[in-house]
Amino acid sequence: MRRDTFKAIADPTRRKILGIVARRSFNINAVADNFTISRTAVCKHIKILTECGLITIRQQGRERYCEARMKELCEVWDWVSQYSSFWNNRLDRQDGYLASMHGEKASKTAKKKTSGHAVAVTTARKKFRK
Amino acid sequence: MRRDTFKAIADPTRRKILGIVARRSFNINAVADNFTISRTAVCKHIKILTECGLITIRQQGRERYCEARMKELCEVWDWVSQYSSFWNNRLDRQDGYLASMHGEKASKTAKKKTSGHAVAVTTARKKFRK
DNA sequence: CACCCGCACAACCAAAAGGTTTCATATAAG
DNA sequence: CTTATATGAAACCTTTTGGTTGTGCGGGTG
Repeated sequence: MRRDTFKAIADPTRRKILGIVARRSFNINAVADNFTISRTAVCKHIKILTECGLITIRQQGRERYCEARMKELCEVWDWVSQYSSFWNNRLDRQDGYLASMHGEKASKTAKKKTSGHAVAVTTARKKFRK
Repeated sequence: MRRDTFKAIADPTRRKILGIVARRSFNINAVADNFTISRTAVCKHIKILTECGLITIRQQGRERYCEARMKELCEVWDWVSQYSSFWNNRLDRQDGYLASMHGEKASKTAKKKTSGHAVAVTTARKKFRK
């Protein structure tokens, strides 16, 4: 089952889980110790995170270690970065970005101009898509 | 009522609404025309977006115009950027992958290894930060 | 004035989300 | 072998979410 990454990080508990696991891997119980809700509930959250690729499970004996796959956050980063010009001091990049918003092929053209952020992200997204 | 921005952008319809309104403001009906769901449903989404500050309403006669406040996405960007190092220069706990994440050959190797994204974004962010 | 138009609000509904308790199973330890 | 541990899965419950239809109100317009 493929889950939506945006939905996955919508829940604060899951964001916290990611924060914990990002540093190093923990088994399920160790993760659950950080919360007041039941282990089963945490387990469900972890399952959701695995279903969108943000976490993978490595079995070791009877324990299962959660390993972060933060690269999956790229999708979110890409989307948010689209609008980064709205809170950063408006720089040159905005033009490049707006240009790349109109039409898909903008990325190719813009790539040579390589005006930075938005362009590279567009390119990246294409590679990223499976 | 203060809403969670992460929850707000979790819904694809709301992300689309933001995308529409980001370019220029539209009244409710104009926004709703982009969807197959009822105007009331769109209206609810817009309300949620206003409740977390992502949209503000400007009344003009009997029409209400939606204006984007993308700056509110900063919170999300900050959170995601926390982990940008995972797809930039550091490891993503992918054994065998992290070895290929260093230096010049990283780009070639990574591209072959289905990743590609990380490297491109690295470039993007470096330029972006400067 | 009479009449559309744009919109909000209320009532209602099905499905999904988030939680709990209970039980089953595989592995480690004694 | 027996017991403790780590975890998954099922059943169940409540709240939230995302949608609908119907009603009403104020603002323009003929």
